[in-house]
Amino acid sequence: MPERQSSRKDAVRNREAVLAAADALFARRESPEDVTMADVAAAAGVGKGTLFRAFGDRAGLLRALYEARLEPIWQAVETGPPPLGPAAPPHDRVPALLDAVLCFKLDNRRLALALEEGGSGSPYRAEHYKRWHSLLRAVLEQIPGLTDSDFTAHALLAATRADLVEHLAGEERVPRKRMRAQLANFVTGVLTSGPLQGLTAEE
Amino acid sequence: MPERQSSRKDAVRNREAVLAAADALFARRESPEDVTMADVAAAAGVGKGTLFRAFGDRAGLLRALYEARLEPIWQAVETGPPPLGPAAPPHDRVPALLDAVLCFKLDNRRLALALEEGGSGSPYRAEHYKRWHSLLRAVLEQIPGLTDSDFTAHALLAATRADLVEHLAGEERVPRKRMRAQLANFVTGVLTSGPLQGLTAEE
DNA sequence: TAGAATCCGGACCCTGGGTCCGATTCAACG
DNA sequence: CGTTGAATCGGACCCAGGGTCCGGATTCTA
Repeated sequence: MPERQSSRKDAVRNREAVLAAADALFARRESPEDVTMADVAAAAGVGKGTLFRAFGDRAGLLRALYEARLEPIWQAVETGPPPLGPAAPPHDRVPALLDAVLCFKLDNRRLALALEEGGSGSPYRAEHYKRWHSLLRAVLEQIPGLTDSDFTAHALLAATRADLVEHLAGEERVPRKRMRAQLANFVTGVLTSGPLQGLTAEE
Repeated sequence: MPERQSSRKDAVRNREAVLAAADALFARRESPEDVTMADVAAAAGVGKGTLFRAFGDRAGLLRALYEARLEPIWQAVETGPPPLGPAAPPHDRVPALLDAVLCFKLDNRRLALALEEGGSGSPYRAEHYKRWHSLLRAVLEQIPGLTDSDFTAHALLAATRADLVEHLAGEERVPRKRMRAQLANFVTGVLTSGPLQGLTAEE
């Protein structure tokens, strides 16, 4: 309910200011949980009341940031060219989708982390997760010989969880390239499993 | 550092009382985050000071509970009979290990949830995670034709994350049996992927 | 049983998300 | 422009909950 656009220009100006400030803070600070709402408000030159009226709560702010960043990727996925776009054959599109998710999380580590683990309930209730999941599920369903596409979609997405990505990139210093390769390898492994692929590959 | 055993009997009695009370509370309450430390202390008939001295902090308490529950499973894994024990061939052991993890999380949903998502840092720094991961990694390494066993171990374990399990079991009402089957299917899929399996299966 | 070491427990502190309401700014209208 | 009512601002305030402190009770040792 606090998602309404306001007609007043100070309101929209402040909204932008908050978004920008939060963005900067999450980029700068080490851990997402030591970016407090008070920090954001102060950095934006705005009172806490304004902040909370504009975004409802912390999760709302995170969501707004996240979705703004995600927007271009959704464009590419829904109306873009292959391999991300809908015209791509499932075998190519699934790895492309997961690679996109991975890259997104690599580019927005702190933010994704804050949104996925911040106490605001399980990430599986989030709208954007459902979106990815149902898309992935639908694409998987078009691959013959694959069962349980619902679970498979969950399991594949789980391999790109923000805290795992953060751990690999931050703690274990796995370079971006290698990580993408590993994920791609894993994904194609899942897609080309079972007796069907074995047979078709042989003939 | 507050993990030392005490020689005084009131200390150990209280420690047990706290453990039992916490166990009961986590089993009863809906969500793990509305079991507060004060609740636990009260339920155990103990002051908060006692509670914190015995376990250091909330994460310490969770860890103690978790590891107590995990103990028998580790027994089975390290010295038990196949398919969980070390004598099992890798192809059987990997699914068995993941199935054990899944069942454990199904049986201890609230607790696992509290430990994995509770703000106490990423779950990937936890000792028990490293233990599972390095074991799984080692077993995967014995499977010919599989590369990136480090990442693969992470990815497979990610499919058993507590909040995913909770979501599937709680929200989507997936029955235990079905979930185990889906995971098993997914795991064997990962194991039997690639050209090698196709070839050996054909000959 | 005295003395010291340890432990108990609940009052207390502090951080951080979220609310409230008087003051202020805005947009529409005369 | 000046007025006016409504929407917004912003920082003081509230509250929950994790974590600390220390006077007093309990337990071990000699």
